[in-house]
Amino acid sequence: MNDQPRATIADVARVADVAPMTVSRVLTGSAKVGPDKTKRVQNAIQMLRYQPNEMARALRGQRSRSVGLIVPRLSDSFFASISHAINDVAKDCGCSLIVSTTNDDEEVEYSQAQMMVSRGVDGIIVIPGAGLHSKLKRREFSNVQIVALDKTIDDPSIDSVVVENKKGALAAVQHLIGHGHRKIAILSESNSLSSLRARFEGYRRAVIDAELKSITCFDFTAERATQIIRDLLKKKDAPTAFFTTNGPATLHALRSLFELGIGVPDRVALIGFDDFELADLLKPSLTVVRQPARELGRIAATCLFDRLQDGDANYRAKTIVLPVELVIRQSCGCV
Amino acid sequence: MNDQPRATIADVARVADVAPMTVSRVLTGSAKVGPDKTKRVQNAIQMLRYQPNEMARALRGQRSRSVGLIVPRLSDSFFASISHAINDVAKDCGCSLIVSTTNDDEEVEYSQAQMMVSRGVDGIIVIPGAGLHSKLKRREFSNVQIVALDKTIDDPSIDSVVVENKKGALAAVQHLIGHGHRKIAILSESNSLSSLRARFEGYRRAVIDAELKSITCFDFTAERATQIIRDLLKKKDAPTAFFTTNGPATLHALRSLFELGIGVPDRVALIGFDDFELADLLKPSLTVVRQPARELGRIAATCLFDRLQDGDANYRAKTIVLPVELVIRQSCGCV
DNA sequence: CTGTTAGCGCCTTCAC
DNA sequence: GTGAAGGCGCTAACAG
Repeated sequence: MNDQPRATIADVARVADVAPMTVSRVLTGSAKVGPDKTKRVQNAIQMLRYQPNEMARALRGQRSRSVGLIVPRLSDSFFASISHAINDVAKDCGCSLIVSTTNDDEEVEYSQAQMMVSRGVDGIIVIPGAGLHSKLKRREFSNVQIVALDKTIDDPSIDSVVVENKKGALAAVQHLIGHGHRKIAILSESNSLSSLRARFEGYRRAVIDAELKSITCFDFTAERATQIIRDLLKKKDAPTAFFTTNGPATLHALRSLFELGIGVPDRVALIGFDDFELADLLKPSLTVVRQPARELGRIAATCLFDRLQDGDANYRAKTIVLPVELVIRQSCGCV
Repeated sequence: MNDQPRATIADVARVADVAPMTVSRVLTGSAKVGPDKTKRVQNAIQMLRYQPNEMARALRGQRSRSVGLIVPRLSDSFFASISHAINDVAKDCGCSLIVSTTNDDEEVEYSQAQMMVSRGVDGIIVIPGAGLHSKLKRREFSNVQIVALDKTIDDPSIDSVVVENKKGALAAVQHLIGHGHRKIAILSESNSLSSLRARFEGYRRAVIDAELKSITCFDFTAERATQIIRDLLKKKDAPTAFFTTNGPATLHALRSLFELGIGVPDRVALIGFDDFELADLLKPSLTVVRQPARELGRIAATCLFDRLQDGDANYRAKTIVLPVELVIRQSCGCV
C-alpha cells in the first residue's frame, strides 16, 4: 500500500512559506490574513490535498464536532428512520455521528456512552432501551449534552423528545370502544419503558372511563406471542380487540393471528402504536397510531446542536412532545 | 453544569505516586510493572474514574480503533439490518463506528469518507450508492482499508462482499418462466449499480435462454411506478409477470398494483429481489430472493477487522460472494 | 496582520 | 522495572 503520510499544517506552511499559525487562521477564519498569504496558503492546501486532522483539533480545542447516537436496534425500522434523520442533521452541521446499538442491554448503553465521551463527543442522543434507571445521569456525563429520544430519562438536566404517548393510546382504545368493543386487551413487550408505560396509561384511562376491565399483557415477546393470544382467546372473557403498544408487538400479534387463523377485524379488532411500511397494504390494512419518526430525529438533533451552540446560559432541561395521529384503516373494524 | 474536567493520566500518576508512563503501561500492558505499583495505579484509576482519552491515543499512535460506515439510507431496512450487524461486530472488537448516510449522493459519499479519514478511522465499510465511478479509489484513501458492501467498487485493491446477484435473479425469472410466463418485465430503479446490473444480467440470461423478449424498465422510481406499470399493461405485448430488482422497487410495484387494482398473481405474477418483514403476511404472500442481510454485514466487518490485524502482508483484494435463496410463496403463482 | 511559544493527553524511545 | 524527555497535529495566548 502506498503509505504516503498525510500532509500536516506544517507542510502547508512550508510550501506557502508562512507560519503554521497563518495556515490555521486561513483554515478557521479566526483572524484576518493578508490576501497574498491567503492565496499562497490556499494554493498549498490544494497542492498537498491537505485535510486538517480532526483528532488533533479535538484534542486541542473544546469541540470535536462529533456527537454520539445510542439506539437499541438499528434493525428496527422506527429507530432506523430516526437515526437517518439525525444523521442528516448532523451532516448539515458538519458533525460526525458515532453510532452504537445496545440490543437493549443497559450495561452496553452505559459503556458505549463512556466510550463516546472518551472519544470526545460534544453530545449524545440516546434512545433509552433498558430500565428506567439509566446510568447516563451519572456525573461522568456532566460534560456532554445528552438528549433522550422516544423515552425520557428521569433526570432534571436531560432534554427529552417524545410523542404524545398517552394521548395516542387513549385515542386508539377509545376508537375501539367506539366500535362497540367491551373487552380490549393491551399487548406490550414490557412496561418498564417510559414510552410503553405512558401508552398503558392511555389505555387504562380509556378503559376506566368506559367502565371496562383491563386485560393486560406485559411480556408480549416474539416467542410467546402466539401462546399468549391463544390463551387469551380461550378464556371466557376473551378480548374482542387488541391494542399493541409498539411496532414489534404489532408484528408479533399480526403474525400470531395469521398463524392461528383468526380473522381481523371480524373475530378480533387490532390497533397498533407506530405505523410502518406496508401497513396499508395488508389485508386488512392496519389502523395505527402514527408517530412522526423523522421529525423525532430531526428535532432531537436540532435540540442537541442548539444546546451545543448556546453555551449553557441559564440552562433548563425541556421536554418536547410531538403529536401523533390515529390513522384509521381497516383492522379496527372501519370499512 | 458541573464542569469537572476529566482525569488525565497525569492525575492518576500523581494519586498513585508513580510516573505517568507506569500508568500507561498498566493500562496497555505494554510492559511489566511491579505488583505494588500496579495495585496503586488500579486504585487511583478507580478512585478518579479515569478513562483514557481516545483522541490523544489516536493522535499519538497508529490506530484509532474506530471505523467508518457509509450507507445510502438508514431508513432502508436492508441497509439498516446490515448496519446493525456491522455495529455488533465493531462493538465486539472494541471499535467505535462512525456512520454516515449519503442519500445516494456521490459527492457526499466522497466528502464523508474524507471526513472519516480526517477523524483517523482505521477503515471504512461502504455500501456504494451512486455511480460506478466511486471516488473512494483515490489515493487520499490509500492509508485506510476499504471494504465495499452489497455493490462492488471497480478497484483491484478494494475488498468486496456481495451476494449471488446474477444467480438469484436467474432463479427468480426461471421460476416465473416455469409458471408459463412468456412476457416478463424487469423493474429496476436504475441500472448503474453493480448489484442491480448483475441482477439484470441474470434476468437477461434467463430470458435469452428461454428465447423470450426482454421488457425492461430502469427508472422505476416511487413517483413514476404507477404510470410505468399502467403503460406497460396497456401495450399489446403486456407483461404477465414482473421481476423487481430490490426492496424499494418491490414496494413500489406492490403499491402501484394495489392502487391499480391489479390482481396478483392472477393478472400478473411478481417476484422481488430482497426479502422483507411482512412479505409473508401480504395477500398474496410475496415470493422473493432472500439475501442474508446480517451475514453480509457481519462478514464485511469481519473482513475489515481481519485486514486491520494482518498488517498488509502480501495483500490481495478479495471478493466474497454470499448465497441467496429463492423463497417461494404465493405471488409467483405457487399455491 | 503575522509569528512564536506552549500545551492538549498520550505513548514510543531511550536512559537508569 | 521504572522514569524523563519528546512529539503526534493543532490552535489559544501572547508578542511584535
